[in-house]
Amino acid sequence: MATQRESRTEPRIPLSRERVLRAAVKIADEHGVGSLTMRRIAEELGAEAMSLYYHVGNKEEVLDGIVDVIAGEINDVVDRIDLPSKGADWKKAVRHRILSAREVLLRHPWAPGLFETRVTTSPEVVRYFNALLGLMRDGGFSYDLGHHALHALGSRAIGFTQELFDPGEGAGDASPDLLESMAEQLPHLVGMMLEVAHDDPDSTLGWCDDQTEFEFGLDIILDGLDRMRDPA
Amino acid sequence: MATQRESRTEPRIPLSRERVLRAAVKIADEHGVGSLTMRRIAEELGAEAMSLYYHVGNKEEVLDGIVDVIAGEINDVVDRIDLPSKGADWKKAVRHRILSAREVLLRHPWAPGLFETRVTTSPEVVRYFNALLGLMRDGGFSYDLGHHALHALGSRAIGFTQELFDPGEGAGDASPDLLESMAEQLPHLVGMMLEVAHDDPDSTLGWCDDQTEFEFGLDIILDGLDRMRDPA
DNA sequence: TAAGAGAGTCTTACGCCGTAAGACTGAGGG
DNA sequence: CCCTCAGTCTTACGGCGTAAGACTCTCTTA
Repeated sequence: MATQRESRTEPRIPLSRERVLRAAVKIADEHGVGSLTMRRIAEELGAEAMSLYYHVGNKEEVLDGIVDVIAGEINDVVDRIDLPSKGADWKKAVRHRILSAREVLLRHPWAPGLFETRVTTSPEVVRYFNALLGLMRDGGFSYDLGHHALHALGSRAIGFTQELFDPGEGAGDASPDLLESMAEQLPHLVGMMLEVAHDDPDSTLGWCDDQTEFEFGLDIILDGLDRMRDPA
Repeated sequence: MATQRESRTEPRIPLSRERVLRAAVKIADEHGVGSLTMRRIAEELGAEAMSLYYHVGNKEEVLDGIVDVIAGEINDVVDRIDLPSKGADWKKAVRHRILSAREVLLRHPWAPGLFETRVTTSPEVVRYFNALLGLMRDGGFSYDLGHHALHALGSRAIGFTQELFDPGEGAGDASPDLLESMAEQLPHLVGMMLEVAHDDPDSTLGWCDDQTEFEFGLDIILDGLDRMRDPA
């Protein structure tokens, strides 16, 4: 009986699929994708968890949705790029597009991991790949080579790689004694770590995706493709 | 009071970290990594969930553990390879090693996805990379180039790529009408799909990792690296 | 042989999670 | 004035990882 009307200072903005997704992205940005729960999203919106289900089918749809949101953000950025891509220019255009996509992902470090778990393909991602393929076509790629190219680039096409192993990890803080004992088992890696101590904790996507190494690998692939295309 | 002694036909094999991990791998192989729960593992072993915690710290440790088991299986296979790797032979040796690793992963399709979520590096994975780097050293790689090479290969070094988008998806079963309507929005992708209908549902790792495309991308990278090494 | 000490296992319970079922509410139309 | 119904909330269920601590063997030593 005493259910006093909740203070009407807040006129209650109605929920919507878009508000749900934006709240989800905000939580992922601030607390990581691991703390993304239906209850948490609802809390962010001042609502109850079950109310979200009127606007999204289930949590999987939320995850698909925020991937699409991020891919849309990427498209917003790369669509503004206006660079020639005819003939030999294709490489510069593709490279720039990919590195721009990467910049967006650097603002959402949780996104790459999520991208890779999606089994349905986001429309915005498809749109991104279509445009990228268009640049390659301008550069003289056959459909067949373009197809190979997309596979060869893999997730690099949209700006990230997820590596299994960071050869530089702890190169700085490992004690010489520890290194020596490791050297017996892992001579090559220890030798490498001693020589190339790359301590660039910034510009990291995922847990060991370094900008320099990203561009190195990208350029190997782009150069390889360039040799195979039909010069226009 | 009536707690009859459980039929002693089964002498009860004691649990162990190894038995826990082997059971976990079995469940992942048979039902996917998604249905891997502590209770399910215990059931597989005829024990209770909490009993597992005497042998492993927590579930995360189980996941780390089975990654290590699979990487160990890979090492068992590739350690048996005996191929020259001096000078120009490095490429054949590395290529063979990587494709052998891939064969192991093809038997555990859930593994790549799990590999990519691990934040701690499995000792067996480290051992694998050390050996791979050794082959490159034999081929005349500086530590610096070897370092770049491991980054450039990324997960490809251990036999898989996880792609974001399968350009060939539904190329076979899409209706002409649908394709035509898509063609307006996605001219390049539709053009490509019409030309390269690659329906190879076998030999797939993850959800769209095709053997042919894997080797194509791998060879681009290996060839690129070959041009940069110091010929011995 | 009896007592004590661990190692290993199990019971119980807690607080999360996603979400099914269905009750409520409030604005707009007859 | 009441009905409709889109949108929201309440309640509840089963499953998850795992904390706390009770139990049960087996082995050691007296």
